[in-house]
Order: sequence, then structure tokens, then C-alpha cells
Amino acid sequence: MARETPDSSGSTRTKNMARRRDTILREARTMIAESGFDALTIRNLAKRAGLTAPTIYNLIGGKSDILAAIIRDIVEQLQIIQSRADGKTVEETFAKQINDLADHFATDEAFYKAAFIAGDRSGLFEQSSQEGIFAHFLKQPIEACAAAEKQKLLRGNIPPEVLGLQIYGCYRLARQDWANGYFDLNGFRKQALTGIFLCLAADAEPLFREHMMDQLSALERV
Amino acid sequence: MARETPDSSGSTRTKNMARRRDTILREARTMIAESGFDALTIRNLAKRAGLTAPTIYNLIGGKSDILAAIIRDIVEQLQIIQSRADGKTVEETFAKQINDLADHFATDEAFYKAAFIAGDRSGLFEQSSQEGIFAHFLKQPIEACAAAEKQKLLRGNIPPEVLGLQIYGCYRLARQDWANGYFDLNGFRKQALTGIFLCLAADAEPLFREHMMDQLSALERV
DNA sequence: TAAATTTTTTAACGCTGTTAAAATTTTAAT
DNA sequence: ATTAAAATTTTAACAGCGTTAAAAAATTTA
Repeated sequence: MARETPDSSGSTRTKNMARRRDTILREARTMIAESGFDALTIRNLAKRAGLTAPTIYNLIGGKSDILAAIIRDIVEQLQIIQSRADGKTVEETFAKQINDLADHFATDEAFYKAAFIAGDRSGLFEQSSQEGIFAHFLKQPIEACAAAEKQKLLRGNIPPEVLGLQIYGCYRLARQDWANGYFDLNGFRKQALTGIFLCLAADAEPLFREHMMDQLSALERV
Repeated sequence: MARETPDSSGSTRTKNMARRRDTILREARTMIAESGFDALTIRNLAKRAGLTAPTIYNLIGGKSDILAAIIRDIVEQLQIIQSRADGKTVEETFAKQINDLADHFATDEAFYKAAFIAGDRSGLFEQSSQEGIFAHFLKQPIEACAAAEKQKLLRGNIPPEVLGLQIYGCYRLARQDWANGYFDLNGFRKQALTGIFLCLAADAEPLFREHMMDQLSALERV
């Protein structure tokens, strides 16, 4: 009998472990989407993945490690979405970004809700470290504000760092309120964009400020 | 022997139960302040209060009931603070309110941090019901914005309901970030007031807008 | 003082995350 | 191909959790 793969070391073993690891994370996502992060118990997860609890500890780790692995995936996807933010104007850039995020969340709303709640709860989005997730995602709105200032859309009375932080805060709060079930994804869109346009209006030059008011009125009418 | 209190029914019994209830809640607060809400276990709480677990269930209820009782107290205190908000101008009113809140949180910072996190986690601050905590606290900023519009400080291009909601959001986000340990109480002050002044600036008349810019600069220098 | 009522405790259930040790499976060497 | 070595999975267990029924103790009423 000819060997299927004449690999030098640990072919079937490594492959099986990788497959099992994927199964575990996939089932974990499903369970979280179905009944929230608190309903994710190691034993049930093991049963659904067709193995036993200690195997999960061996392949991935404890409950916090499972969450960390899932959040890592999400952050990667969010980074891709943020990198695609390229509207002509500042407000288009932000609007596209929020809409893309909402569309992305809509693909598995229950799962993303639970994941963000669990992530916040586990301190995975901490703001102190300069290399953390928070610091990374904050860069973009700051740069967008700086660019808007150069385009003479903003007066520059408020430093881009301050304005960008507030804008990012508007997105975070809307996301949290959505995740907590206070409103749906359309509410998230409206709430996030209202906050962002309001922040921009605070430092806007007259013409751009009127434009922001129009955008805000348009949002209200949704 | 003369009876101490010739009460008609259940004097010592009722009094003892009330005393025990207070002891339980007091110890619960201490435990939360010491090591967070997750470290609050019924058995440990019972031990510290000098009784057993089922008694807690009898006098107060389960873990969520304990939290609800504690949150009820906090909300009462916050309502008092909010009702004392009476500055001459809008921004003074908000500034006094934020500062009073920060001072109040400072009296037992660890406890309030844990309580807000637990409250958020338990859905006690839900936004849908018209009679809920959220709806109640939202009224004040909306009214303050409406008053500022009448004083011709705001242009009125943004409805007071929209502006007030955003302002309340700025406070909530700052509170959450503080509770999550992202910054200290001074950070809370700065973050909340920056957001609030920014919101006001978005709809401000020229003179008031410049005043807001000055306030923002002053905050940055802290 | 005795009976009735109410509160507290004892004891237990089913569940959780996690880990040591045993059993099994896969790899390497003869 | 067979056997020895290594690595992975499972069995079994620990300590802890929230919660509840039933027994014990305490208080009130008659």
C-alpha cells in the first residue's frame, strides 16, 4: 500500500489536531450566537465538537483562551473593514465605515453581539497599551480629522487627537448599546453616525457645518 | 418586668430581620469594593454576615436580587445629585453635575466601578422602557438643551432630544471607560466634559461656540 | 406554659472550570 | 512488520458555584 503523504514528521497527527481546533472554535461561535457567551460551557462545547473537555484545554485552553481566539478573528476582520474606508470626503469615509461594519455584524448578529460583550467584559479592548486593539483603531479617525483640517473642512480649533477620540467613542458607545440589545443595527447606524457628524460639526467651517446639519436631519428622517 | 416595646406584632423578629438584611447588603458592598462583583459569592457573603446562604435567599433573594437592591440605592443617590444640578449657564450645570458625580464615585471608587459594570451586565440600565432608569436620567440633559436654545446659546438646528441623547451618551461612555479601568476619575471628568462641550459646540451660536472652544482648551490643559 | 407560626439551618442537587493520571493513538526505530 | 517511544485523548476527580427542599430552631400567639 502506497502511503498517501510521505511527510517527514507528524502529518496525520498535526492535521487532525488542526481540524479539531477549527471544529472547536466553529462550534463555540455557533453556541455563542445561539445562547450567548455565558451559555458556552466547556463540557457542552466538547460534546458538540465530538470530544471531551480536557482536549479543549490541550488544543486551545480555558474559556478565556477560547474567547481570545474568537476575538482575534473578529479584530482581523474589523481591520480589513477599516482599511477599506476610502470615501471622497471625511463624512463619506466615516459613513462607509459604519455601514460596512453594520453589514458585517448583520451576517451573524447574535454572535457579534455576544462577542463584543464578552470582549469588553474580559478587558480585551483595553486602552492603555500603545500597541493594543484600541490604540490601533483610534489612529484612523484621528488621521481622518487631520486630513479634514487640511482640506479646510475643519477649523482646527480642536486637536485631531481630541476629535478623533470622541468620534471613536461615538462608534464604541453605539456598538455597546447595540450589543446590549438597546437598539437594532439600524439604531446602531443612526446612533453612531449622529454622534460622528455632531463631533465634526463642532469644529466645522461654516459651509461644512451646514452640510453636517443636513446629514443629521437626513439621519433623523430614517 | 416591663416590656421594652409593647408592639402589637413581631417586634424583635421584624427588627432582627431588618438588621440582618442591612448587614447582608453592607457586607455585599464591601466584598464588591474589595474584589469585584464576580468575587461576591453567596456562601462567603453569608459567612461574613454571620449567617447561612439560604437565609440570604429568604431575606433578599439570589445574586441578581442582591445586585438589584444595591443598584436601587445607587440610582437614588444619583437622582439626588442630578436634581442638585443648577448652574447659571448650561455648561456650568453639566460641569457641576459631572464633578458632583466624580466626587461621589470617589467616596468608594472600587465599589462604584464594580456596581456599574455589574449593572450594565445585568441589563438594569435598559433603554427601551419609558419609565426605566435610562429614560429618567435622559430627561435632564434634554431639558437643559431646550433651555439653552431659548437662551439663544444654541441655534436649534439640532433637536434637543438628539443633542441631549448624545450628551447623556458622552457621560455614559466616560463612566463605562472609567469603570472598566481605562482611566481614573480625573480621566472620567475630562472625557465626559470634553464630549459634552463638543456636543454643545456643534449647535452653538458663534459667541457660545467660542466659549465652548475655550472650555475645551482648558480641559486639555488639565 | 403549650401550640402555632415563622425564620434559620442542614443537607443535598446539578452545574461549572480545571487538572492529574490512565488509556489510547500515532510516530520513530529496529 | 514489530516493538519502543512519544504525544494526545479520555477517565475520574476536586473544589467551587447558585439554588432549593426538608429539618431544626426561634419567636409569636393563645
